[in-house]
Amino acid sequence: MGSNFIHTYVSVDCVVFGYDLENRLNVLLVQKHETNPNQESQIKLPGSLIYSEEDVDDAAERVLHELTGIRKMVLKQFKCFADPMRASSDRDRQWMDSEYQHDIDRIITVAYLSLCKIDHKINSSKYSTVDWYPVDQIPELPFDHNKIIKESLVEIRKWIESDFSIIFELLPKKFTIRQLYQLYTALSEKYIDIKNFHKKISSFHHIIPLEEIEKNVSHRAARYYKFDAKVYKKSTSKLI
Amino acid sequence: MGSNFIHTYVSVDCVVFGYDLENRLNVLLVQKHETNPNQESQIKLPGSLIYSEEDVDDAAERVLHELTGIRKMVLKQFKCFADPMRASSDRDRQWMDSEYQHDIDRIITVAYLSLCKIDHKINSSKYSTVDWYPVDQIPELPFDHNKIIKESLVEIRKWIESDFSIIFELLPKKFTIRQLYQLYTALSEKYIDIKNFHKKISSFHHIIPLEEIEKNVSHRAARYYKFDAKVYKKSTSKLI
DNA sequence: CCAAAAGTGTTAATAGTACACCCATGC
DNA sequence: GCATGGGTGTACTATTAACACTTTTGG
Repeated sequence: MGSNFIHTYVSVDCVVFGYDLENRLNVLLVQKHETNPNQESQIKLPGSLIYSEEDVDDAAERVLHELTGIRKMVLKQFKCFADPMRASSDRDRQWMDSEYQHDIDRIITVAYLSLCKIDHKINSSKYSTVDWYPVDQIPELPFDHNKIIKESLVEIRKWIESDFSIIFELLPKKFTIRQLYQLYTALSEKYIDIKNFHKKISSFHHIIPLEEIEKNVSHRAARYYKFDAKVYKKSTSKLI
Repeated sequence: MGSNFIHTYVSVDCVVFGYDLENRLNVLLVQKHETNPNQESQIKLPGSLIYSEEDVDDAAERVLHELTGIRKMVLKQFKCFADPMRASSDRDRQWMDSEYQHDIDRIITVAYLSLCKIDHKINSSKYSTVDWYPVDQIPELPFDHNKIIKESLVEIRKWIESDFSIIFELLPKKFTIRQLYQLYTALSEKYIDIKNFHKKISSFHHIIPLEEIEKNVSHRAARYYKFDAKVYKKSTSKLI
């Protein structure tokens, strides 16, 4: 018995979101340093097979570190993708053969979600090219990576709904209430009046007004605010 | 290269919840028909390795059907468990050797959550023994099954928070408002006054009063209600 | 009659919504 | 001055919370 059971490789793939100045969600996609010159360079999600003594969470952390140079990024496992046909195209099969140099019948992947301030310096030790792509301009990707990104969008909305404070991982350290508002409305289905949003935000003790205000804007300059995670953790206030 | 990467087996495990008359959450645990008489029979979560042409979702559906005889149970993938030490005890290793008759270095499992009316007939084609265990009386289980159950409790709470209607999968077809109330308060952190709960529930068009009422109770008999999924889907009402 | 829970009604507090109005800045 | 957005105030509405009161049933 057992021959029907699958002996497979397991990978992790990370969907890292950033939020740009044009009010769009972006995803980090990579191209590898090519060790094999015959291998076609391909844009894809950052990921890796897991090592034999490695947990999937650790593998995802490793991938993120190799990708950005940053330690301690927020991270959330969201789904295992295991469709037997997920790597069935000729191109995907060729890529696997050349990447791992022996026959792989099937790879199952565990997808992770992560968030990154888009102005943070990216310092990859593994990838030659790492770029932000707006979610509505993602090219065709190998395997089921397009599907993974699609489902990750649903997931990030749920995440923000259940823990509003992670939204600040996407914003610069200092931000205006309008920036927070636009990100929030982009990620949440429900409409909220910006004036009421303003009032609500300023009632929170963990969103702290700074002295600094905007410059060179053709309207009244907005104040910058910062998020204080310590005060937030102490407060029991339901957020938005 | 590639030798550091793990070539592993992948399984699914299902945590099936039921809700008993004593107001407790229960979990379905199983013992196998023993093909190998030397093998020790062990109480554990229902699960299976996945087949080579099978998606994990399909494997979980198969496990549930082999477990209960029921088709179309609600089902939710919630986490991949891949700690390298999850099957490191001697007993677990022996079980794997005897169950699969060849060396398995590691198994990664994808855990699923499911719900079942506790009075539903269980008709297992695979397991000799299938029993409900109250969640506070779960014995010591092999692998990381105790951990999986622990995390599934957090998950079922989130699930009900995000989609209240799945609570009716746990209740009998006809139920009193008190039953619904007790299940809801058992699963949700927040306290709610039972009288206000009553009022709220009776304002919903998808929770329909029946003619039938309780019998032989030493107080005013409560009316039975039923849940109408069709009306619920049409309504846009936010639930609780 | 009493205890226990069903079920309804009343009211106060809180939170959410709509929008008016003034402020500051660049062009 | 005007367009644009910042920021505050006010009034209205809906939801939630607290709890009194009546009803029904078994013992």
